[in-house]
Amino acid sequence: MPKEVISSSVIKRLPRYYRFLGELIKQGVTRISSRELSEKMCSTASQIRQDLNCFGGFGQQGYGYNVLELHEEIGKILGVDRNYKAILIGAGNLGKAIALHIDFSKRGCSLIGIFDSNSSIWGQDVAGIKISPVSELDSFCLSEKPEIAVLCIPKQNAQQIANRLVNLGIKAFWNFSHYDLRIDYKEIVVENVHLGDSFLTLTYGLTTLINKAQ
Amino acid sequence: MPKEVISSSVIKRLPRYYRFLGELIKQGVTRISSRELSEKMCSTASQIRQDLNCFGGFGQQGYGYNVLELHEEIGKILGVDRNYKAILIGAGNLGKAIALHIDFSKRGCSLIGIFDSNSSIWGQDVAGIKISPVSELDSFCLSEKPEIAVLCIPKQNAQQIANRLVNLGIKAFWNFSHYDLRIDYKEIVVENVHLGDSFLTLTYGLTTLINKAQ
DNA sequence: TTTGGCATGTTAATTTCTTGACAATCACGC
DNA sequence: GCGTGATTGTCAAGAAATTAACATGCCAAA
Repeated sequence: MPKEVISSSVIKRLPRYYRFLGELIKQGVTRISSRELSEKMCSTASQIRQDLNCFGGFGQQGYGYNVLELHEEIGKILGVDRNYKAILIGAGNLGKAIALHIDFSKRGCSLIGIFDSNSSIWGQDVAGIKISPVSELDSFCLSEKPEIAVLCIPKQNAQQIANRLVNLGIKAFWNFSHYDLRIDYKEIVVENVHLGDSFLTLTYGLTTLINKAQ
Repeated sequence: MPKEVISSSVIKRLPRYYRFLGELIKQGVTRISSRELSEKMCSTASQIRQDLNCFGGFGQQGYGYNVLELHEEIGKILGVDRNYKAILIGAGNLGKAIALHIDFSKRGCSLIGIFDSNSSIWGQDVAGIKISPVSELDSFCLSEKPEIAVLCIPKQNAQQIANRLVNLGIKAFWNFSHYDLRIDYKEIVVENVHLGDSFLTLTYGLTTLINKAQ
């Protein structure tokens, strides 16, 4: 019985299920129970069953879950069977690393364009794509119609570029600029990634650890 | 009245408070109420007060919070006044980008060593540091005693390198390898960063958006 | 084909997190 | 100085998320 609204707690766990199931397939595992999976993932069987049942009954009583089938079902939920088109803005160190490091094709997406304002890197090849000037964004988007933009630009420019991209039809932002994007339109998805914040949660943990030890 | 145990929900919000307060300082703002801050952060005043009071009463009734003072207090909690030493393992695209992109010094940390197993890049300079062979890890750690390791290595090697680093005195892992580290020791902190998972939550949102529109 | 046991789906209980409310207290203007 | 208005710290209520419990139904073995 699929739910109407899925909580963000559940959604944030889905990619991890997907990842672990992918590993299990590689290992040749064909079936798994919620209890077994929970042990591998340091989770609880109850939570796994609860999470999956938000989307439908993928398991069978007395048997468990078919790994291959469940992997595919979660993939569909996440959209890896789609063929989205993404562009990347800002081909500095981080932008290049993202372009080279993330396997977009495994995640239902093709990276089809890379843009930067720095003329000295125009024409450079990154992940098989030539870096283009930002001035070409408009014509490119109008002809290619990408849905996703990856922002790897300084925070000062982020909001302005984002607004421009919304007008060019971008529906989803993967935002690495050190700035929390504010999109007023409801039909736009934003995922802010703050690596600096992540590092600070680590130093918090380390600091607490050291304080406790003393 | 500081709490004994801080929930992870609160901890994950701290770096964001720290970031926004830093921006306010730049803008010359000297005082702010929980209500004003909540509006800027798309949060609630109640949550901000509740969060801060886990660590102590930093505000004043009828006045609000002193921005400079609060920023510094949260900084102390996060450990940015410490002087941790970090090493980075794996100087591929992502490793280099992290080394160049993250301002460790602003976060209570110095990056003091970069290691890779690929001999063709040994000696290369990244962020003012020469890439060293992984074989030198042991002697380096024994003499320099870094506390933090940034892992940007393939998942096959992650667990093995991590175990080795634990024995060399590493207390905290910032892990970018596509693998959830399992550290058995209690006194080790791990922050797993899964960029691929983050991207999939974005495509989930986009997919849901498109499904709804139809 | 039948039976026993196992694992799901689902509901209920518990715990955790968030939001609301308000008394206590401080700043600031007069 | 004094009183008013503002804002905190804190407690209580409400909402959400997690965990536990269990009846139902399916697999697999005999």
